[in-house]
Amino acid sequence: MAYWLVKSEPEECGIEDFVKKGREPICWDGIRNYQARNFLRAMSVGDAVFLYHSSCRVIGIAGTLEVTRKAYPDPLQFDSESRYFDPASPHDEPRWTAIDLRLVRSFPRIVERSELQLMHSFSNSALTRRGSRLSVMPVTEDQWRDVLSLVG
DNA sequence: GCCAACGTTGGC
DNA sequence: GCCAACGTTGGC
Repeated sequence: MAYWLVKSEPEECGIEDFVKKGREPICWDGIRNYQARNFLRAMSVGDAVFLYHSSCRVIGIAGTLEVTRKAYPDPLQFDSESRYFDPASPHDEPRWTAIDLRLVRSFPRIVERSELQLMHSFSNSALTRRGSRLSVMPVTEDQWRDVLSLVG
């Protein structure tokens, strides 16, 4: 089992959306960056995922999710009505990937970015590095444990 | 709202 | 294939 982190704006799809769904999965689509896509493709069913809230008032990790379906073609790339439509994506070899995620745990509080920045395990991380825009990334066991230790 | 950091695009 | 221009992400 591997550990990952995905970023999202909470108004777009945040921890509350997962809470509302209960144990039902949500399709994680709209990723349009090759490095992030490649990480999606490396995920396996059962992998554990931090949900990180970005571009909002309280920035940080809001809870944990679980991969319930491995990489499949992102349907939005073929939807001409979608902002994620990609007319250049070949139907026989779709460029963009989605996965399904469901809620495991909503933390009692957000583990804030300022706290992550103080952790040794997050120094040099693509998450805390200034200017980094990667929205899907692997998480080390140390990072996983350090975050969980703050929320019990 | 500002702007740094990147990724992508397109002219050459 | 280079690189300037441009657009977007996302913290501050």
